[in-house]
Amino acid sequence: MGKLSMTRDMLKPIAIYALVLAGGAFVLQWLEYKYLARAFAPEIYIALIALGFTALGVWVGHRLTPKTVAPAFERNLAALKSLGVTDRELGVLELLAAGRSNKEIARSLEISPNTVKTHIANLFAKLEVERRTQAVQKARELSIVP
Amino acid sequence: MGKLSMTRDMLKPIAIYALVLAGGAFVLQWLEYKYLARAFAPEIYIALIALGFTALGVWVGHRLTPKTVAPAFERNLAALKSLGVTDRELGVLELLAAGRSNKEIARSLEISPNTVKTHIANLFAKLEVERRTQAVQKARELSIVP
DNA sequence: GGCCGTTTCACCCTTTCGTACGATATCCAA
DNA sequence: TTGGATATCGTACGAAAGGGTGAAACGGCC
Repeated sequence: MGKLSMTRDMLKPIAIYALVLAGGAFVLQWLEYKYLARAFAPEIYIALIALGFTALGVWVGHRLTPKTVAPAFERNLAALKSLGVTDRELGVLELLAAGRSNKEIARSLEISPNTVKTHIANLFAKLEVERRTQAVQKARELSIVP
Repeated sequence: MGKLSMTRDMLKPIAIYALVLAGGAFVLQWLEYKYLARAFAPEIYIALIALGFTALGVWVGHRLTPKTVAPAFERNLAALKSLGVTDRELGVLELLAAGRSNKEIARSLEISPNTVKTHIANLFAKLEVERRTQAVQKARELSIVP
């Protein structure tokens, strides 16, 4: 359910829209009532008012809806499992995607650089790539890393 | 200006909402008219109708606004300029971000691998990085590449 | 003409990366 | 207890990548 979640910076435009609509409401109502009240039955007239302001509201609601949805990265655990990527390899992959060198990754994880190379080689095989830049790209596509 | 751009898959929900609102309009109008018409002046009554349906419209408009905005990558030309990244360097950067090797980039652009290395070295200096994975990361942050 | 930015290329050297082996240790389930 | 998955580390070698420097060619601009 897409709730109308209010944020502080939405209040100002809302107030502006509210004022515009309130003002417009009275003007339209008073002016058009004079001409339409006699031409249509009250039910028809009110229905027109309702539809008109509904349309206006749709537009306003559309404008108020934030365009940029929060990133909200969710790791694709299914992909990880189907590829057979282990926890340790995932840890290496994250540092890899962060632009770290093998030596830095080794220091971070407190393991030998040789072990890092082993993990990365296994990752390459599982991701079906042969370069670390490609590995990062593919991992991103698969939502394994942000 | 955020236009209410219509897409084919928005038409069905719109039709549903329209029917709901139209039906609700007549019911509400007929029922409440009986009770409120005598309690308030017509102007007040109509204003209430207008405000109520505006609120309803706002909610509908909010619901109709697509949550997931299209990717719509827009290159940050300002960043490119402020960093002094040239057109050629940008071309190299794109292939770099695609996971290509220097040799592949050279073939794609029909230039010498040495030239590619020069461009990449210049890119590293301008992006203030020292590894291609970091360059890709930074370029992405700056919206230079998707 | 002379200057500047851009693009191109070359050479040398060091470091990093990637690959291909093998090896050991642990843990857990069959 | 045997086997498989995982994690660890090693060696060795070739391939990329990266750093430093220099330079030629081109076009635009003053």
